[in-house]
Amino acid sequence: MEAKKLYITTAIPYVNGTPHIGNALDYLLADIWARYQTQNGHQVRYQVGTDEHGNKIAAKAAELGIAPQAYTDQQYVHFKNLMEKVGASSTDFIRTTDAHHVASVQYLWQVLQPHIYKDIYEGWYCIGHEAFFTDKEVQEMAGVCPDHQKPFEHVKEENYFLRCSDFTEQIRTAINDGTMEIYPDFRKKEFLELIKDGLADVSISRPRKSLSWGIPVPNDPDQIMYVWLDALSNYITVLGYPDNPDWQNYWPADVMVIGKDILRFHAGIWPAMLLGAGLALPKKLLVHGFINVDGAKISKSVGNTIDPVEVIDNYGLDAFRYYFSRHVPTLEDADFTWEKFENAYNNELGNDLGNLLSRVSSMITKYQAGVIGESAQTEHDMSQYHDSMNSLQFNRAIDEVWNMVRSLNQYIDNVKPWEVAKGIGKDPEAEAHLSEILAHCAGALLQIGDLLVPFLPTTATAIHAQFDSGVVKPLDGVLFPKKYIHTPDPHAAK
RNA sequence: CGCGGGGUGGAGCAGUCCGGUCAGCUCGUGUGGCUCAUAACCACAAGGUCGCAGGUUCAAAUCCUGCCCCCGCAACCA
Repeated sequence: MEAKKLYITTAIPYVNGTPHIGNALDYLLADIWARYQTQNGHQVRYQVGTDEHGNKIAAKAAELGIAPQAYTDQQYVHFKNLMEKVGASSTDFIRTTDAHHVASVQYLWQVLQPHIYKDIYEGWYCIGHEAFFTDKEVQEMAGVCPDHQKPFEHVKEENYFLRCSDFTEQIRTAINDGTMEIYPDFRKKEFLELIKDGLADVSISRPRKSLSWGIPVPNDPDQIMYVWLDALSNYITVLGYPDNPDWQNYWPADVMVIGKDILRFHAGIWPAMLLGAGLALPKKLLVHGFINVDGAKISKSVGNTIDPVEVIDNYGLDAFRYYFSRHVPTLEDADFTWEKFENAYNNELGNDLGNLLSRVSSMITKYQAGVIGESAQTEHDMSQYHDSMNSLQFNRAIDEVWNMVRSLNQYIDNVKPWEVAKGIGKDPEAEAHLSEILAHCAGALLQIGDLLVPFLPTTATAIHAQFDSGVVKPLDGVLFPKKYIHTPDPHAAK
């Protein structure tokens, strides 16, 4: 297969806050794809980063009595830690305060000049949202933002606007003909519906007096760029745009991973920016859903947040990756409960896979002094797995791996190696037969290990280490030991 | 009539495009088997008016009509 240069991106979180499970999901999905493509011999660039400009950052920094940059310097680390924690094999990390990014965005602005115009913006502004609201909305809320408990300010100011409306037709066509695919299909429909009256022009700057912490507009010292232009550009500036020509090897992105809440920006404003700058559109937008906890939306005020770090520290990295790749459907919303999580951990990882590895290792050790015999390699049909991976339905792909795990457990019970072992010494063919059976088991586990590389890298390595050399080492403990932190231990003494 | 998704055994889902081979899968529950293994694994069983009501058809979870309910978006708490 020809090695291709591929590029996958994740949304960059706003550093005003702590990382949450949704960020972790972004990194995980992108990572699964990146590892899968790398395994298939492609060269992958995988971008992550942090969004660090805006009034909320400035306000928070002022509250703490430090400079905005000092504040983001201490905040971005939390996100970087999370990426490492979930095992993200990212190749590029960007902060929107990076000098290169700042300069590149200013360059991009100039390229976009023909599609930028200045206009008066008049409306109601909420500092908490960093957004404008219509007269009607403000009336309904009686002039006070319910989320932030602050009155809306009436503002009349000069802003620069990006003429997204120039590109409505091109974008619609690209979405419809698959030049820029939106996965899943229902999100595509949702978005097309949203823009049926055309894309609205968007404000892309604000006067410095209203927005101090951001990238200055070139040639207009009084204006600062508004968040989206700054943040969205990261996907190309991180590649080196415009000065490092290598960016052209990786743009357009093959997959952009985003949450359903930001589809409109990534399918509307961002493509308009790209088209305006004469750049290609990304090939696919992978839109994932949200994670609910105990059936309810995650909310800090309700206090039902799930800390990905806690999950990983208690159960291990692969347990985390397993649950969020298999039990969280890639394209839809999902529910997390500790009970579901722990059941999946104990039953599926422990009993199905971990125990399978134990029983096979044990038999090879016990019956053959650890030596794995020769076996005709029977290739399991993997088309379902690969189809699912290619259509970005990772949960279905890993389901397929579990079908193999189950089949292998069934196989062992059918052929009963322990019975065959009893025949050694009596039946002249027993030894060869047993060797063949166990070699088949080891081979199947190795194959399972290969398929798990994108999902459970640690486990895949462990399986490989166990069988790869042809000699099984005595097991050093077990994979996925039982844990009963959130569910009752069924074997506990009464 | 704003837009979208969904309602299938106790739970979570597949199947719906192309009607029959469909009522399926995983978990849970029960019974049995086995002993290589993490009190695991394997087999079998119980359990469903496929949201409701009409219609089309020899035949509907699947197609048509109407209705009810849940969720999401619109409305950057992700």
